[in-house]
Amino acid sequence: MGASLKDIAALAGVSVSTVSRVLNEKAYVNEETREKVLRIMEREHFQPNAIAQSLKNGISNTLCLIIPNIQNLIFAPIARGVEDVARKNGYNVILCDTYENENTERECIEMMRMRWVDGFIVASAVGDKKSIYSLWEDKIPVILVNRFDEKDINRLPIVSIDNYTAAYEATSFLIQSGYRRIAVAMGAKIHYFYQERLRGYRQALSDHGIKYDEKLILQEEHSSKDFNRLTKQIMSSEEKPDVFFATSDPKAIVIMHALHEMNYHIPGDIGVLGFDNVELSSVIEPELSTVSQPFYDLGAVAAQDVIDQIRLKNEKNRLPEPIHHILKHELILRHSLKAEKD
Amino acid sequence: MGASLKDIAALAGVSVSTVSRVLNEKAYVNEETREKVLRIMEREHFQPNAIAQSLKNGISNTLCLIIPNIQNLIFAPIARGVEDVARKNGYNVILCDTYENENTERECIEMMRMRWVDGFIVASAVGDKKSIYSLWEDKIPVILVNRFDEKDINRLPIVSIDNYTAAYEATSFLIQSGYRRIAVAMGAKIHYFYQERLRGYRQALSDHGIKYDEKLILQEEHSSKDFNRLTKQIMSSEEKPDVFFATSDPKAIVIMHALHEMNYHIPGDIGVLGFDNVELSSVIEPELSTVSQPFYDLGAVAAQDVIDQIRLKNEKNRLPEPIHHILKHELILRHSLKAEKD
DNA sequence: ATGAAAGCGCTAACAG
DNA sequence: CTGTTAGCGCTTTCAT
Repeated sequence: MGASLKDIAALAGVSVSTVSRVLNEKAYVNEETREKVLRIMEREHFQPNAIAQSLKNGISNTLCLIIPNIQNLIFAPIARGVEDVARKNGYNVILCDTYENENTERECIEMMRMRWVDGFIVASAVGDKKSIYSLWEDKIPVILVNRFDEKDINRLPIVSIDNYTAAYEATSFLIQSGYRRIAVAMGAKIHYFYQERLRGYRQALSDHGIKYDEKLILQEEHSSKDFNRLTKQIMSSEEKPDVFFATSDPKAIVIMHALHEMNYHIPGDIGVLGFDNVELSSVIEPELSTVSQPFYDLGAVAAQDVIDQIRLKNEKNRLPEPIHHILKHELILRHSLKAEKD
Repeated sequence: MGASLKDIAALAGVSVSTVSRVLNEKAYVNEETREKVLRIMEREHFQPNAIAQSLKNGISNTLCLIIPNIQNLIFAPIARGVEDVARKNGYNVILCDTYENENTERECIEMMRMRWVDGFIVASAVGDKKSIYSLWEDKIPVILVNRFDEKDINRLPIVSIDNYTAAYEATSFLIQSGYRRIAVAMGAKIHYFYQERLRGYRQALSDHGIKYDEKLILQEEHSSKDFNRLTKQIMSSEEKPDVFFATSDPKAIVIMHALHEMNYHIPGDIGVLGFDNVELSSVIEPELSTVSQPFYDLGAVAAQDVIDQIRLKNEKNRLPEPIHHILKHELILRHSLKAEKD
């Protein structure tokens, strides 16, 4: 491959350590020899071998981003946020897709760990997160993004929004807009964030004196597609809602589709509110009102946090107390809800 | 970190080379000592240090996937295809997002090259691809996926569909369905594949005795969003088309949106045909008919090709002749076109 | 200010 | 069949 330190040293008539010194700018080198070495490096297109540096230093300047499914629209902007701040700080990022599989996640972590990845950012598949905890115990910087369980709080660093409050506010807004029978398109209960969204919904109902009706809770079993059937079912029953609150945008889109098939007009006959604000939500017809998550920032903050962890570890050989970064959500009003009723 | 070869050797009372031998299964080792070593490796949770192996062997078991924009929906399934076959063959993949920027692409390649990435799969930003050619010249396995220029053919390995034929067939189908005034939503001309799609359209027109009308070609200037204005413009003119053929699905979706805003009914009043078959295209209303690209396979074939290149290089120290893998496209009929007219 | 030398963890001759 | 040894390319004392 390219020239090595040794080659440069020979060409410049100095020792490898001198070349290393001018490369790292960590120790003083006579200005003349410095320039000479620099000139030769230039001429030979010298690039230090990153692998050798990693072996020697025990660090790799790479971060590993683990996501459960790259086709899930929320992870593209998260990845972008991570990449941006990583690259700005001189880190590369390796992206691993676990396919929502706990084993793949574990294998991924093990494999990357032995490549001396400096830090992990993980949106975890469901499971006990044992390998993630073991990372943290072994003082390897890590942060959970978007997905976490209640038990992880204060035990692992986390970046997320406040799902409870977001759903609470959204539901309250729906009620203030005059909606009374609010159906919920509920995601897999195994995910803590879905549970939190449901909890926010229930609390808002309760605070506004509306009785919680279990029949209005539509539970996903396999995938978002379930809501086609579920929507048609409830719309054909006596229990018709006047609005659907979907716990994610894809669910909202399936619901809108089903509603169209039944010839309901949105928002004239019935409203739909999503959650996430994936890019898709503004291109569909009618444009979806939704609760926005700052995905890019989630990724950016996560990356910054691990990088800070890495720095702290290098300086004091310890990791910080795990902190939970809670980013701001936002209610985005477009055209799938009626304007406020009076 | 974990135990090293040396530690295991000490624990087992043998030399490091013996341990290395049982690890690599490349040479015979006395069965008893082999088992003993294996047992100790197990007990100590020994994991060979991949960085040291890379340094020693000059290979990293890592592929680098370079994409111009992770938010572009076509790259998620490509990435998935790449990851699947890479992992199946014992490779990791590092994903780099160039933000459609030629410089970022070059930097990315330089940086990865010095980490001894074993092969590159690149969906290139626009530009001269100098750094990609230099990879190939230096015998580093590389393949272009989805994006390439005419001049790259036979000079670099490529995986793609036949854009000319796909557009030719789609246009012919439109004509056979009774459409006559076919507007084209044309992507940035700098991309060869868009030019090819336009060429296919023109040839089909010509072969069916329909005159090419330049006024029907809507040219994107900045982004897909341009087509909102462009659509409204042409629909308010004397030159109204009876169908739109978009050179990518996002363009089709913007067009459908504009059409809805003008109260046109799809497909009753006017048809829309997309290109790509991104996941999104089947969730919108009405579901979009489109030309499907096998993105997952594009990625999978690309990965397999570089891996084969790597093997050949290891065995014979040379790269193969560059081959152009052309994968099958498919016309997907959904609900945005009228059924065949007679 | 600079060089010599050890060593990061592993592999691969070369001896025995 | 197994141990010794010399690096891979780089950083970092320790001398000078």
